Amino acid sequence: MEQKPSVTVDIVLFTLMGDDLKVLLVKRKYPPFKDSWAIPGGFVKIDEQLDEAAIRELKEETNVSNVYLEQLYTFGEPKRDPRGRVITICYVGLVHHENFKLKASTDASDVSWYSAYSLPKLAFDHKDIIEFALKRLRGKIGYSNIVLGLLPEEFTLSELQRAYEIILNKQLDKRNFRKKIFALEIIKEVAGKMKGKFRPAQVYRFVSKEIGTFKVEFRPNF
Amino acid sequence: MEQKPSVTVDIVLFTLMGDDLKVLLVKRKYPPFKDSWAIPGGFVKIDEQLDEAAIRELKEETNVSNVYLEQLYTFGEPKRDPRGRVITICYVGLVHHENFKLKASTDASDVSWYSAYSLPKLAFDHKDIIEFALKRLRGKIGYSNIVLGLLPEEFTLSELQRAYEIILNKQLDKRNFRKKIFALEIIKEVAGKMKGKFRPAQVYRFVSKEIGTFKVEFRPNF
DNA sequence: TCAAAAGTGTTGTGTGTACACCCATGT
DNA sequence: ACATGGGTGTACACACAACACTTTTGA
Repeated sequence: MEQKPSVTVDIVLFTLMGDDLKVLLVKRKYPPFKDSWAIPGGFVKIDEQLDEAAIRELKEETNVSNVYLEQLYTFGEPKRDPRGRVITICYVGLVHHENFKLKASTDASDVSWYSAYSLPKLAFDHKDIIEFALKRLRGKIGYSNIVLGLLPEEFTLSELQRAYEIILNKQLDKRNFRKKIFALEIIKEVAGKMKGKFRPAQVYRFVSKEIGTFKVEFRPNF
Repeated sequence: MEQKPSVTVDIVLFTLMGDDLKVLLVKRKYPPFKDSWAIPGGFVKIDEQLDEAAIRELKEETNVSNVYLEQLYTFGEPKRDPRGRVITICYVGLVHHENFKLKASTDASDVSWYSAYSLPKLAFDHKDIIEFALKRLRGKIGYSNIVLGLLPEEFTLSELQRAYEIILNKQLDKRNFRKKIFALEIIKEVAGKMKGKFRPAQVYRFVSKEIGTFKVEFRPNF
């Protein structure tokens, strides 16, 4: 029997904070790449579903739970890990930055959110992986309600639009944005206004709590 | 050190034959699923790129080479293989059904093309994998020149349209189809006419030999 | 001359895009 | 009263969808 590769899962977890798209990184406590930042992940157990492994690793390494996850791509370059052959099945995750407190595990000396638009030096091929994940997110935003993973249950149209703008890194026209979103019928008004310093805004929710693709294409070129 | 899963690659290879979309299957010579049909694939070697493994397995098991391949998805259900934990990284492949001769390897008692629209009973979770692959193909046909993997270098517009129709399983309007294809500027006329029994047809080629996505969306609802 | 596939335009409908002003509130 | 973000409509250009007849060839 020939030798087997090791198999890991790694997770690119996005969230929105302020006007920025953030990625969750952990600081490695042990070699290789000791003290470098990396995306969270770890070995798949022998009897564990791949997505369960991703959920478990996220929880263990960073204390983050309750996340939308989807499989991204499998990276298997023979030399991507100096310790030997490691094939990694990568996931994209989305959360509304919220209730949980980040907490570094025993494997990590630190955990933190970093801007997806200005990343530190990263371990392994993790930079490529994050770029791949960002492409996926940008792609799917155009034909699915995937943003719901990044927003709270209730939100205003301006918040929704800001989410699109941050992810696409592009300004959108307010009137056209609203017209399209309504035409897609993916959100609905709920009673109540969001109060801020200025005029209160109508509150909305997604019609569905599940992430799925539209029947109708939506490519915002506003 | 905990026990490691095994890692395989499997390939869903499509081709067009007559008016049908075909998938390449091999008949298993050994248990588990002895005498069932399955998609070609096998174990990844310890120092081998994933896509090289896919190319190698295709060649070894079926004698098919010179194929467009892209990674599809990784299936890792702990019980998907009765022998133990096997994680499989699946690929979609496209070929123009052409020069090579199918040839069963030592592991397979037979190799054959089957209609993607009426498959036999398949080993493991291979039915799910093929359905997944077909969805990918249908999706990508709308925003990439991926059909070029299924066609010869030179072809007529009717052949191109038939390829779309077979994959989408839907009739398209000839005039609208031509208008859109020309607008996309992905094919160019070449000198020469294709002669058949009837009126000869203009011959075309793809502008690019590489598969890539359009700048412009193309969703044929003709 | 007939059978079969190749080739060709127009019109109505809907969607994308550009663009500017008034409204409601808290300070 | 003013600063700030919330909220609204219209016109033009372009893409999509529906639709039928003529042309070219081999047999």
